[in-house]
Parts: sequence; C-alpha cells; structure tokens
Amino acid sequence: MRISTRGEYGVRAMFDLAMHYGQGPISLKIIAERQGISEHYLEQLIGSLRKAGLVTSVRGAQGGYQLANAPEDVPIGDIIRTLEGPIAPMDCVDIESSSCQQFNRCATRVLWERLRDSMEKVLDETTLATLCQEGMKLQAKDDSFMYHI
Amino acid sequence: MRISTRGEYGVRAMFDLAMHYGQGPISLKIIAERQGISEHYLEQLIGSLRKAGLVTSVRGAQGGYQLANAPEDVPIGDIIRTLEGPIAPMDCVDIESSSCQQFNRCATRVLWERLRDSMEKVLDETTLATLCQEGMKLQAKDDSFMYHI
DNA sequence: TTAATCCCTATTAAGTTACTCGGGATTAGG
DNA sequence: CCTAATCCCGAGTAACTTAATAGGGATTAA
Repeated sequence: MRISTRGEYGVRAMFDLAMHYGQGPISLKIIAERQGISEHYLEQLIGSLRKAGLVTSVRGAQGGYQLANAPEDVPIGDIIRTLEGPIAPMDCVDIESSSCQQFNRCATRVLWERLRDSMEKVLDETTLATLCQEGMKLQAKDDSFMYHI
Repeated sequence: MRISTRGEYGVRAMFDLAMHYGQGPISLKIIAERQGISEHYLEQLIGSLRKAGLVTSVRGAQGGYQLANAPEDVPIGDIIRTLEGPIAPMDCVDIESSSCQQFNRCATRVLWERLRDSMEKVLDETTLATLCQEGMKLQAKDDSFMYHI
C-alpha cells in the first residue's frame, strides 16, 4: 500500500513549481537539484504531467516548466492519478475500468469502496496551496529549509 | 496504490472463517475452494495470520482453522497489517520504522500523514462482523451467493 | 552559432509478486 | 497400529514492476 517514487517525486516537483508560481519557467535541472531527484527520471514524470495539462513548458534556452493553474486549483489527487493511475486499493473498485462483474455478490466490495473514497477525499481536498502554506511555515522557522525531504 | 493479493485473499479467507464462526475448524482446502484461491498460496498467508494470533489451527485429520476472536473484534486493519505490512502510503510516515529524519523540514509530510490516518480509520472501523452483515444481505437476495468475488 | 533546454524512445538491473514444489509432523477414525 | 487427511515449513521461479540510465533529436535565447 505504498505510493511509488513516481507519485512522490511528482508531488514534490509540483510543490516546487507551486512555491515559485508566477516567477516564469523553472528548468528541470533546477527542480531536480532542489528536490534531489534524477533529472532524467523526473523528465519522464513531468512529461506525463505536461500531457495531462498540469504544467506547461517553454522550450529552448531559458526555458522550463510552470504550473498550468494556480496552486489552490490543483488537487494532489490530480497529480497522483496522472502518475500512479486511478486511486483504488483494488482493481474491482477502479472507477475507470470497473472490471468486477460480480459486484452484486461480493461482500468485501463495500470495504474497498469506503477505502477508495476516503483516500480520494484526502487527496482531492488537499491542494498545492495547502502544501505551500505548510512550506511557508517551515521556511519561517528554518533558514536551511530546502523544499524537500 | 493497490493492495496485493496477499491482503485481498487474506481478507476473503478471514471473511469465510467469520461466516462460519463457531462451527469448528474449517480446512484450508474448503476455504481455498470456496474462495477460488490457490491452496498452497493461501497456506502461506494463513500461516502468517496464525503467527499473528488472528486464527488458531487444529492439526491432523478433521483439522483446520478458526478465528481466534469473534468477528466483531477483528478489524480489517489487523489483517492488512499482518499480510501487507504497516499501513502507510510512504515509508516516511510508517509508524513502525519512522525512518524520515527530516520530518521537521518536509512540507509534504502532512499530506501523507492525513492519507495514512484516513486509511487506518476505515480499515480499523470496519470489522469482519461488518462484512458478515453485508454477506447476510447478499445471501438473503441471492441463492447462488458464494462468499467471494 | 552555440549552449541551454525541452522532448522522445529504448534498454536494463534489481526487486517484488504470486505463485509452485516437495516433503515433514500430527491426529481422527477404522 | 495404519492410513488418510490435514497442518507446517522452506526453497525455487517465471512474470511483472520499478526506478532508473542512455542516447539522441528539436527548439530557442543570447
């Protein structure tokens, strides 16, 4: 029941962009350095985020990435769904595929639905702005704050 | 973010035992057949459940397994923790290991803690008795109900 | 023109998952 | 006591996933 590094790094990269929202494009190199993530690997992840419309890119020298929307309009759930696939503890309660044909006979289904809903609730109610508030608090009390783990 | 078959099969096996609570030991063969799970594989899982004190075994002919406690006293969280490890979306918020030394600098930590807590809440508030109630409802309206997906 | 940057596809080592296989120990019933 | 049913245990393994790495092409500011 762990989120993979795709989701983890994705959230951290998006948080980094959110902390610099409105300051023009930030290069992959900077984000990767600040967050301590492999640049090449992050490139793949941010590529997915771009295709999903969560970030926009500026090509060429002095180019980089920036948030497509304001931090308060970006639920973490959108980042996770883009990088990790649908939020669902089991295939049978995956809204997108909904492969379980026996749902009307399965007593454990209610459990997985409840779990899925509670996970989606947290991830969709928390936005990048929420994380930024937390980031500001940390910045305020610690000079060496680095935006990352 | 999926639960593996270990957790899935474990919950289904425990649910099966709960539906037959107080009827003496049930053999692995019966459970595996009823739930459509490989007998040898389930043996490994139920071995862990036994070591964790969730089921008791009776050896020899006519032996089998039974719940160590009444269904209403068995939170699903206990089954999941036994078979999947600690409930935590990320290592850094795993209560048992708590490996993240930078927790006072990490802005995303709050998010993972919230997610962990909401998952634990659902899994610990739902018990085998909850699933049995659901099972009885299904049984009532469908003769071919089989206790499984 | 050059260096910085985004963009894309392929490959790969290590780890995890979901089993299978084979055999030993225990016990109810005949 | 014998036998079949059952629990118990550890080793092996094929397929899949993860977390990268590698190498190069396209675009653009200076």
